[in-house]
Formats: sequence, structure tokens, C-alpha cells
Amino acid sequence: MSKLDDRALQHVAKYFKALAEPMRLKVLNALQDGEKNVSQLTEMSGGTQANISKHLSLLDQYGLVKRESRGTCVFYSIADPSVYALCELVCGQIGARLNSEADISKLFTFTQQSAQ
Amino acid sequence: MSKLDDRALQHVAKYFKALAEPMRLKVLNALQDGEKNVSQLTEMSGGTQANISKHLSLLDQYGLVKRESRGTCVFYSIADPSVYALCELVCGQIGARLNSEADISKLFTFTQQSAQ
DNA sequence: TGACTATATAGCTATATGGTAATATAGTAA
DNA sequence: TTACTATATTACCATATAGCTATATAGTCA
Repeated sequence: MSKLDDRALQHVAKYFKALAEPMRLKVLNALQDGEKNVSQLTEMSGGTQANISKHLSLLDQYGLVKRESRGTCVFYSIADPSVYALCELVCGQIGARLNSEADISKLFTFTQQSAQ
Repeated sequence: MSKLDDRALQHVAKYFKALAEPMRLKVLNALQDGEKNVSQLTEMSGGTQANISKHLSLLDQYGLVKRESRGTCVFYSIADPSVYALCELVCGQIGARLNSEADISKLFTFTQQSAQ
């Protein structure tokens, strides 16, 4: 396993890490039906403004969302909708693992509308 | 956003977290061509025995690998090959983001063989 | 039994980071 | 300018965890 492979592994790990926080998933979920500004995302996610801003900054840095300021507001949107396909795969795996896929799919509507 | 959704989000976040470490990705990569025991995985990954054992324990706990002891050895194998599809999606996203997909796909052979 | 091998675990350190409160920055409008 | 709103950032705390060393556990064989 070469050093170059290690570098790639770190990239992939970082990407997964960006998705490894419930609050960030919540934000991505809130962005499914289109762009939102920070205030809207703060309210929808139930977090504090500072915290959501921090998560958005990280998601932007990792290329998961796009940032666009208009006036005093900053609007964020999904950079690549295939992120929802990832979540759908994970939901399927978790469902299978818990041996109660039906329950999970009822609880969790993260990717039902968007991915494929 | 209900409490039940939050519970599901935590499940999903935990799953991504299991994939958010380069050493664990390395181990999963090493398991692509079939089961391996801890010693083999330790050697292939270049980590210490204790560290690899800890990562394997976590991967087992999260349902990503299966554990089977035979004699004094413990063999691990992939529990659900769709994990490689996840990695392939991520590689594609990272490649697109870096605007040099060709480079990444050359560096990183994580999912080239398995996931469709 | 003892010696050996394979794996797991306990204890520890250092680092990363999620969350918060307070403050800073930037745009708008009067 | 001042006042107001929206967002970002700073400083801090608490927690989680990757990695290490040393040790414990378990299986095999003599």
C-alpha cells in the first residue's frame, strides 16, 4: 500500500467525516428542497446560529455545499446531489443490520425524494 | 424535524463515522479480496496489532465486518459489500471536486474491482 | 503442567472537534 | 453618521478517540 494511496485514503476519510455528524446531516436534509440562508437553516435544524455557521463553513470547505451571498444573507445549496445517494445506501445498510429495514425507512426520510 | 428522525440521523452519522478513518478504510480495502486474520491485516495495513484490533472491534460493532475465530486466529470479512459502492461514490465526488478525477482514480483503487 | 502464538484490552497521552457565549464583520436603511 | 440585521469568527470547555505500551486472555502443542 503506497503513500499515494494513503493520501487518497485521507481524502476519502475526510469526506466521510464531513457526513459523520447528525447536525450536518440535518442541514443537508434541510437543503434537499432548495437553497436556504443561514437563518432558515438555523431555525430548521434547531441549533444556534454560531454552530450552524460553523458546520456550513466546514461543508463548504469540503465541497458539499455551495455558498452565495445576496444582500445581507448568505444562501447555501447542495453542491452535489449524489450525497443523498450515499445516505440512501447507508440507510439501507443500517436497516439490514438492524433487521428492521421497514422501521428505519419509516423513521428516516432523508433521501426518499431526491436520490434517483 | 422529529425526535425519531434525530435518532435515525445519529445512526447514519455513526455509520459514516466508522468510515471516516484512513486506517479503517485501509483495513476494509485489505478485506476486498476475502477474509483475513488479524495478523495479516496488521501487516497489510502497517499498523500495530493493538490498533488494528481496536479498529476491527469497532468495525464489527458497527456491522461493517464479520468476525469468526478458528483456532487461535480470528478471521474478519466484509459484512456488506455495498460499503465499496459508498467509497466509489465518494471517490467520484472527490475527483469531481478536485477537477482531476483521472488522478484520483489512478491513485485510489479502493473500489475498482468490487462495486459494480 | 509450561511454552508459545494470536488476539483483545487496559491505561495513558495528545489531538480533534462539537457546542457555547461573546464579539467582530458586513450589508442595509434611516 | 447611527441603528439594525445577518453572518462569521474568536476563545473557551468538555468530550471523543487514534495511537501507543504493557498486560491479559485464549488456544495450541509439547
